[in-house]
Formats: sequence, structure tokens, C-alpha cells
Amino acid sequence: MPRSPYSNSNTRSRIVDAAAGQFAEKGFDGARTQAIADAAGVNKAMLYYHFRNKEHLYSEVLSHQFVEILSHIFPVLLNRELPARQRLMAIATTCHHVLSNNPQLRALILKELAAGGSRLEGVAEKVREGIPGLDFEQVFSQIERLIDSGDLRRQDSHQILLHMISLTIFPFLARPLLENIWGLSPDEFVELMEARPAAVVDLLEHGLIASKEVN
Amino acid sequence: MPRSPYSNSNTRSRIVDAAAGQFAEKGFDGARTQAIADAAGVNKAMLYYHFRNKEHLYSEVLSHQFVEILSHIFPVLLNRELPARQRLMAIATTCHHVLSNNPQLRALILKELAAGGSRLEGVAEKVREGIPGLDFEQVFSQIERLIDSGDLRRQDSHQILLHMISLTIFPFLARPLLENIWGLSPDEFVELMEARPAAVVDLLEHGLIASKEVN
DNA sequence: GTCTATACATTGATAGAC
DNA sequence: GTCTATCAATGTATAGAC
Repeated sequence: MPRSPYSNSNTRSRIVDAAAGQFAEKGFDGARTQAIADAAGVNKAMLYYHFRNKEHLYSEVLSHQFVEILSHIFPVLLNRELPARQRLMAIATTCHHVLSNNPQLRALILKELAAGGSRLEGVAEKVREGIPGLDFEQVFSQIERLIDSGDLRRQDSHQILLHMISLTIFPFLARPLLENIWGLSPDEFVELMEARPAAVVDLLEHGLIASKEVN
Repeated sequence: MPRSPYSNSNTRSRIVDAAAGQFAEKGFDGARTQAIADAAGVNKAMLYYHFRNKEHLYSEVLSHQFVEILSHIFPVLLNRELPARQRLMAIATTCHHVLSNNPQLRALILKELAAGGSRLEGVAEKVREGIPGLDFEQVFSQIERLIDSGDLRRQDSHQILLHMISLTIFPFLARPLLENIWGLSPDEFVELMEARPAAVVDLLEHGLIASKEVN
């Protein structure tokens, strides 16, 4: 905790951590370099020594988080061991839990999307460096194989994956809307989210239209 | 176009329009009062004459847009004329088209969500004033009626509506992610979005799992 | 109702000693 | 590698003439 005088650059990683917190909370524009330095327990000038400027620091933060998260999720997307149905369920529940346990990541993603993804290009490059095997084409072709084998309905594989991540990601991002426009209380929202994986799985399996069998 | 010297306050609405553009593009923090005044063709001091400050102006912009949009969508949500299946389709496609034709609204929603919805409470109040009959409880109870009548699968009505808006709204917001992480080209994204309502409808009707009948 | 001029606070970034 | 001191630019907001 007391940085030794001859301390090397774990200062650097402390800055990245502190910056992640500030960027997640305030966004790129809102985050203050002074606040980042304070949170990291270093002098503001150190930000500019270790990173060229605010943007470079931001890229570092975002790519760091994306590498962390994608290296968790990607194996699930490509898990050939599971049969089709279980694979879908695994993807949906994994995404749900990852997001559920990572409020900081949620905030970073949301704020970057809100900014139009302008800083996302450089990030994507660093992410590919961090995860050598990262290639979504494999995911789509595996989905197509499941379609050809008759396990999944015949739909565009992009649409299928988009269905899944929409259903799992969006509710987390839309919380303020649900609470203020729908009128949900915070407790009701939490309850809704806990029941969500099961609800999504049911939708993926059966759709929303009731089968006409009499029960 | 040349504001008459004795012009009254259509100045006010010009400011709101200009502010909508700036807030949509840059967000609350990023938008500059000077830029808003310039875009409205008025002096900066007028913003503070017609509205107390930047926050009040922002609230006015947001509630104005929400009233506009909800008054379009809400009747569709409550349309009892259509049978269950068609009702779901109408909701999904209406949401899709509304968002598709309203890039400014998309940006405003996304940026407000990114800001944590902190300014959404005051907005919600103004919205309720603007749309007297607005009450989502009616929507949920109508969904429950469709479940009881055996038209829809038995799921929490909140989850059902959440399914639908997730599937339709999220893809619009996630564009930067799809392009930079998935690797979609802009053309591919547009193509994906045009085919989206049909894909969503198919999911809602049948789920993703192929029925095991031999075809 | 509308404008000019300006107060006042912050900000990202750098220079240079240690 | 780390700190102090400081700059130049930009931001919101207001006072007061017209």
C-alpha cells in the first residue's frame, strides 16, 4: 500500500483500474483526469507519462475489460460438446451471469455505445491481440451447422445470435427506462432479472404463442 | 425565417429543436450551450431566459420526444382489435419502424441510459402530463388476459413485453459493437436490420428449436 | 424578449525540478 | 519514475443595456 520509492510500474495497472472506475461512472467526457489520479493514488502527471493522453488511457481500459470478458464467453459460444438446445441455454445464461456480476463492464459498454463507438476501432485491434483465436465467423458457421443438422430453425445465424444477446443484454441496460416509464420499483426490477434466464430459455424453446393442445 | 423584431416565443420551440439535435449528438455533458444557441439562431442568453438552465432545457427536450413517441406506440400496445398473434407482430414491427425512422430519438434514449437515467424522473412526470391515459398496467393486464385465454404461453407479462422490446430496440443501440467486434460491414448491418422484423416474428412464433417433424 | 460583455470555475495537458 | 506549478482553452451562467 505504501508505494516503495523504487516502485516500478504497477503504478500503471493501478491507473488502469482507477480509470476503469471513473470512465464507467462518468463516461469519457465526464471522467476527470484529476479524479483518476486521486483514485489511483498517484500524481496526475503520471497519467501522461504512462499513457499519451486521456484517449489512450481509455482505450487501454476498454480493451482490458473486453479481453477479460470475451475470453470467458467465447469458449461457451464455441462449445461443441453440448447438444443444440443446451448450447443455446448455456450461451444465454452465461451472458446473463457475466453481465450480472460486472456492473462496471455494463456501464463501460453502455457509455461507449452512447458515444457512438467512436473509440471502438482501436479497442477492437487490441482485443484481437489479446485473444489470438477470436473470430466470430466460427460462431456463425457453428450455428449454421446446427441448422443444417435440423436442431435449430432455419434462420440467419446473425439474427439468431442477435436474438440471444438482445434478450440477455438489453434488460440490464434499460433499467432506468423500466423503472421510470414502466413504473417498476428497484425490488421488482431485481426480481424480474433473477427470473430472466428461465424466461429467455422458455422463449427460445417455444416462442410466445401457446400451442393449441388442450391442457 | 427572419425573426420579426416583435417575434414572440417560437424562439422557444426553435431552441428545443436545436437542443434535441445537440443533446442527441453529444449527450448532456458534451453538448455546448453555445452550439445550441447557434443552431437555434438565437443568442446564448436566451436559453437561460426561456429555461432556467441546461438541465431544464434537457428535460424539456426529452419529455417532448417521449410524448411524441409513446403516443404513437401506446395505442398499438393496447389495440384489442387484433388477435394475439397479430398483436405481437404489430408491436414488434411498430417499435422497429419507429426506431428505424428516428435516429435522434435512438441517440437520446441511449445517452440517457448511459447517464444512468438520472434525469429521467422529472421527464417521466412531464410525459404523464403530456399523455393523460398513459399507464403500463393496462398493457400488462391485457397480456395476462391473452395468457388466460390460451393464446400466449404462460409467462410473466413483464418478461413477455421485455422480450419484445429487447429484440427490437437492442440491435439499433448495439450497432458499433456488431460492426467492430462481430466485424459486420455497414452494409451488412443495414441488411441485417431490414430482415430483422421477420426474424423476430419467427422467433416469437416458434422459438429457435426446430420441431422434430421430418420435412 | 433579445443582445453584449464578462465573471468565475474547470479542464486537459506540459515544463522542469528531483 | 514521480512530483509541483502552471498554462491556455473552454464551459456555464449572469448582469445590465436596449
